[in-house]
Amino acid sequence: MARPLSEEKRSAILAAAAELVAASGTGAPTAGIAKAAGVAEGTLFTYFATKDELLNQLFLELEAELAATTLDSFPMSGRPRDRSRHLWDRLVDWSAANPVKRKAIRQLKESDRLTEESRRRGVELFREITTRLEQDLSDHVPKGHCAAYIGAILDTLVETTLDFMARDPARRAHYKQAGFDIFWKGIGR
Amino acid sequence: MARPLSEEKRSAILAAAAELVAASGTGAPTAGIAKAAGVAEGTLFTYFATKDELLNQLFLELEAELAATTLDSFPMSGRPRDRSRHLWDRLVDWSAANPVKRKAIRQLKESDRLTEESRRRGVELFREITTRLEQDLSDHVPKGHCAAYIGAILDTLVETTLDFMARDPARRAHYKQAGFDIFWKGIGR
Amino acid sequence: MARPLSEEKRSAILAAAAELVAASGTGAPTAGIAKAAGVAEGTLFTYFATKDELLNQLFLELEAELAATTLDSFPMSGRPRDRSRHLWDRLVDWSAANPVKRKAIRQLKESDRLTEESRRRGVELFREITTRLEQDLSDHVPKGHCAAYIGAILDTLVETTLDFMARDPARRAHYKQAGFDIFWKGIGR
Amino acid sequence: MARPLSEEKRSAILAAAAELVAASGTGAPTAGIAKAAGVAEGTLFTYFATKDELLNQLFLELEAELAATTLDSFPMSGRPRDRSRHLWDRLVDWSAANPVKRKAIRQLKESDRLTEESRRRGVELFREITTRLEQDLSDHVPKGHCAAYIGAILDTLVETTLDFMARDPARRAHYKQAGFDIFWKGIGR
DNA sequence: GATGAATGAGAATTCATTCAT
DNA sequence: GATGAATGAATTCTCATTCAT
Repeated sequence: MARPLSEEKRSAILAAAAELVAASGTGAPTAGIAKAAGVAEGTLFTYFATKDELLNQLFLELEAELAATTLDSFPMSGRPRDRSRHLWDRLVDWSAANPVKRKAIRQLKESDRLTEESRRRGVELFREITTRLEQDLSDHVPKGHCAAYIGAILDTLVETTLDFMARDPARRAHYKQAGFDIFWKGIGR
Repeated sequence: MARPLSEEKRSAILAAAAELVAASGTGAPTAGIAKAAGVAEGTLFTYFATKDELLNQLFLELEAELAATTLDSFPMSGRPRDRSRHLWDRLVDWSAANPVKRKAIRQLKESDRLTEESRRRGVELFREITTRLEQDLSDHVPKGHCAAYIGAILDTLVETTLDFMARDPARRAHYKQAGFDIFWKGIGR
Repeated sequence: MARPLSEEKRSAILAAAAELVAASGTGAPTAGIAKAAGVAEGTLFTYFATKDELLNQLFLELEAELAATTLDSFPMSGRPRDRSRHLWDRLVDWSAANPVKRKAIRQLKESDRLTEESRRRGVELFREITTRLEQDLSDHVPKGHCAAYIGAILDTLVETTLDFMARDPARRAHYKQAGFDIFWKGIGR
Repeated sequence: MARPLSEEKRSAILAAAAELVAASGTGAPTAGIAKAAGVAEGTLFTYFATKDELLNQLFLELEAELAATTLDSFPMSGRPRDRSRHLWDRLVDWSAANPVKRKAIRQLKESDRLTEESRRRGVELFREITTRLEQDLSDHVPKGHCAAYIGAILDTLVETTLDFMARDPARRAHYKQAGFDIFWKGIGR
């Protein structure tokens, strides 16, 4: 291998893909992505064999980034409510700070271009957190609620909250607090 | 009139569109929709001038059906909780009974092919319900929560609940009850 | 035959066809022609079996009208110059009064949808005039010029003259006179 | 650069377009043009973004070629009649040698697919000649004839003359001479 | 005879992917 | 490895013509 693949170009392509997928969905043309990334059309395919591979890797990359952010200084010990709150804050803050990435993840999840494998690995990235929450929930929530359900609700409430924060920026802090309260009160006994 | 536009064909096209849009998003080819509807490619365009018109009408048709179902025997008087519960049950039941339509609505909302006008009219269809709920909420929920936010949360919780009902059909009744409890407790004072 | 074909409808279709062909060429859709004529799409085809037949008949109809106008009070006797002048005046006047028809004829002649037969019959309609002019020319023009060539030049000079009359309406009379002078002087000995 | 746009292919596409437009007008399908040019359907669109762009460029290319031919060894000094004759000869010779191109130009001019810009630039290509002729005409032709009118007549007489040369090849030389004589005599005082 | 819905063969254009340079 | 021209299948939409009413 005379010249190694450039990590820089790979990143540029993924960043451009996030941008365009967020804006126009998974139908965004590879030619446009390449152009936005500042590389040639063909180059995209030396980094990602097919468009589907690009989309799946983009999804995993974004999920990984979100998981890392969430895990960072995650309070493994401490009160369950604080743990949930930490999770909530990280999700909301990251999404608010990275609206394009958030939209891209959503578009990708809604599309039919993610493999089962990718979805599975996406879930896997949050395993550690999920496991810890499951333990918390056994105390806080009523019997019979599985952690996955609660996790999904957390996620969906974040989404909704973000929509309203975007719509009404003056009351961002209010929504952030209110959303969490609804979550915590809702899932409590 | 030589032959009136057949309501049957129109419905077949809309049904086929719902099916394909649910499965593959708004990128589903018109040729495929026509074929699934059992009509010629060109016929689709005598019923809907453009693909966008088809998609927007499909959206409104589905929203109208959902709104009608929800409004049917809606308890305008009675306890606020019962009203919310009625709404919840209708949304969950209809969505569970019409998974394709539910998915189609979601895909359409996520796409950029709906006009502002269509979105506005979609909201309008639920006006009566929304208005009544707003009054209820003024008693039940803490100050500062707008009805739109609460409504969106209801919607999103229905979605999440349906996902889990679909995944784990044996516990459908459980999820239906649990979901509502989380909602009602969450938004309460 | 319960109901005879209505001459009125036939004329309406031809008039509409002239209008649309003048405006957009022979590519004008039959549906548009039917609509402009105030008849149903299908009706057009009970009057003209195919679009080509419509176009060819339109051509012949227009040529016939022009020929009739030209022949009307054509001075079979008298000075050659006056005969040419009569012809010139009729052509220019009719074309100026019927710009749509003039444009339609031109579009049709330029297209490849006229049959040889139609073109032949178009020429035939002017036979009488042509024959008379041939005799005149034998005196006025130099040896070796065939009448067809002179006729074509007359036609083409009319076209060009009309273009300039349309472009500069204030000097219409000037162009009408000048055009003929050029013709007559040009073809003279 | 990976592979430069091939001037050869561009020319092949333009040549094929001239051929098909001459034969069937501007309605000639791009697929047919591509095939005739020996390239894939899609390739045509890497050279010309749209069909309209192809047609406009074809027009300008043909006009430029004709202008260049006409200008070549144009006698800027010398007798007015010789200048007109030079122009006449060049137009007739080029058109006779390139009947397809001549027909294509005509079809394009008659169509509504040329932009105003293209028409303007087409005229511009002959500016030098036009200007010189205007000076000549001020001596030769009667007062009141604008150069544009005379130029248009020259053009139209060329067309007509060519038609007859094509119809009757044995007398080509005769028509070439006769046509010019008619022009010169016609426009003279 | 009149109507206009139904048809399906194109039409222009897009796009993921390949491959010559 | 990087480039971007080349490819042709797929896409949305049009239109002459047919035919049920």
